Amino acid sequence: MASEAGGRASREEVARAMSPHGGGEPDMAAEAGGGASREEVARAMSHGGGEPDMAAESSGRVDGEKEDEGWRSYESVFTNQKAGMDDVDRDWVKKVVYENSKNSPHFRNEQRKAEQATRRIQEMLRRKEALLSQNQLAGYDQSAAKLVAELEATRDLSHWWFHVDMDAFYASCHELMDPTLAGVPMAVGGVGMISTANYQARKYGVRSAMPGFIALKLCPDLKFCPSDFALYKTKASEVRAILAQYDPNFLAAGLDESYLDVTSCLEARGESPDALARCIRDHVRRETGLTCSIGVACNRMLAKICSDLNKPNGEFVLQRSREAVLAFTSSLPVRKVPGIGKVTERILSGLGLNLARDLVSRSSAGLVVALFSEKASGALLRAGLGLGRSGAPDEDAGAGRKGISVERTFRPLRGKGLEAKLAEICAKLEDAMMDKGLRARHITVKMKGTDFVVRTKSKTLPFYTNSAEAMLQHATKLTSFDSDLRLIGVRMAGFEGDAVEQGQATLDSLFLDREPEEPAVSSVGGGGYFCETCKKHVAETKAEHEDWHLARSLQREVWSAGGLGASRKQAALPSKKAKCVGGMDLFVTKRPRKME
DNA sequence: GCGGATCAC
DNA sequence: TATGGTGATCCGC
Ligand SMILES: Nc1ccn([C@H]2C[C@H](O)[C@@H](COP(=O)(O)OP(=O)(O)OP(=O)(O)O)O2)c(=O)n1
Ligand SMILES: [Mg+2]
Ligand SMILES: [Mg+2]
Repeated sequence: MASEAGGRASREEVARAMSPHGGGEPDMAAEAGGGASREEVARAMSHGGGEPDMAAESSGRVDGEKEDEGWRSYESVFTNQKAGMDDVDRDWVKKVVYENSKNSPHFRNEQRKAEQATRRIQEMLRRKEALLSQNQLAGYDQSAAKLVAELEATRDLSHWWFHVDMDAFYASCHELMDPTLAGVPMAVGGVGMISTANYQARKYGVRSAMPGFIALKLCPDLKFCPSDFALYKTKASEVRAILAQYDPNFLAAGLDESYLDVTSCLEARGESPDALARCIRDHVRRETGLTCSIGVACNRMLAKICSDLNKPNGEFVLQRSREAVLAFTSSLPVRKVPGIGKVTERILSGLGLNLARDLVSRSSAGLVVALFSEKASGALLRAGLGLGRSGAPDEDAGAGRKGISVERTFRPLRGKGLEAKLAEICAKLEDAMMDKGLRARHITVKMKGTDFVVRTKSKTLPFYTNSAEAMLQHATKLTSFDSDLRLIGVRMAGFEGDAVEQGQATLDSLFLDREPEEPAVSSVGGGGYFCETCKKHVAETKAEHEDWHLARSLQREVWSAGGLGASRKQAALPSKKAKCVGGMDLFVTKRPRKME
């Protein structure tokens, strides 16, 4: 996606049932031939030839021919629940995706990863059995009970949080520019990859991160819009300007979603959360022409889950009581919890934990604590209790970006051709880093082979840099040029002035090497000088060169004052302090923990 | 400090 | 024919 820095999110939805508030207007969804018919199945799946390839049901198989049932077990990311997918024939989608993927290197790599996850799950189950057979779970049950009690004591029901998430954001932006698009199934991206799709296209199973050529099999009439980030950024700031009126300290998490603490706003207006959510949605739609959905709850995690329940153009209010929250997690599939993805869902499922509330049940909380790392189990228990961040975002944490990277996919290359790609990438990275006034010393090269296997190679430099030359020199040493790659990328992290380095700053400055000086290239006359930001010798005079830096910055965005030399530039507050912090928690990675 | 894996948009 | 780009975190070693 775009520059906006970290944020979490996930869509997915819980049983749409319980919702007290439905989407507003009748809206889209109405006409536009819903879904695809059975007969289209064969067409979508037949490669080239005109074989009948009859639908699965047809029992009259010809002689020894065996039906390929592989699709049943192919759980691609495209078949899980997602806003706009209720009426989709999931088995049909699964089958079409499978049939159009199965012989590709990409597919084989997915299979490899899935098998790896399976091994991990089995290892976990093995450890569970070991614990059971040795009757060691009792101790964990006890410590889990204590942990749960401690967590429960932190429950904070005093805030009202809104999570505002734009509907089919990129696609809606294009529909705004060309209203004729609004009536037809449309996706943003191209035959290679789709960023998102409007809700008409979603009826066919078309969705984010799906290759366009597969989407075309699902929906032959699908129209594509090439992406236009400038457009999305413009619309995003329009939306944020509105949201800031309801909470000047709102948190932006990516271009299309924000968290608002409206506790005091509600107080001041003497309004109900329902009414305010409605008001904000109307306001956004009136001024931008875009629809959004809002989730309302006492903390950010729950609000985020709720914003998906009545998408598109809807809202969901989770009442602010312990009972309501626990009832909610009791029917909440773990997959809906932000941070629990495909793999973690499989792991939990293997343990018989399917609903969030299961994670804290008397019978399994101990298991969670026993099998997962301290961080992971803490996060899982919190999810089960419906606890999340509800206070002001940490001033300190997530204060800024921690890395910056550029990567590109291309027709498989090696040798000289690959060297050229690497050079291009380093040039782009230099651009981006100079724009932001960043220099860093951890360099990582990312390589993806034609088999889609990803490898990274990294090292720490003895100096900070953002010069394309320096980065290229070291990236080259980290890269394998002797086999075909389909992607290469470079990431820089460990920024000058970052926390890790704060206390050490003076010491570092004494011990860190200087980047090897440039051979003082001729340059014209006498005018050149050594620019600290570029970390290289430039031909212009100092004044000229600094002007150039200035112009360069202004061209792209407005920066706050004080940007002398290499100091880190600050975005000139879009609305207030829209810090793009990932408000969630530290979920992710739940690996087997060392016993004891 | 490094490399792999997972997750989110 | 054909499966993206950016950023973050966590864990084991
Ligand atoms: N794998 C992804 C997921 C999303 N996006 C982009 C396109 C989306 O428009 C935008 C916002 O992501 P959402 O998950 O909020 O999805 P949408 O806004 O498109 O749809 P929804 O109505 O489900 O929120 O981010 C992307 O480029 N790649
Ligand atoms: Mg959205
Ligand atoms: Mg979103």
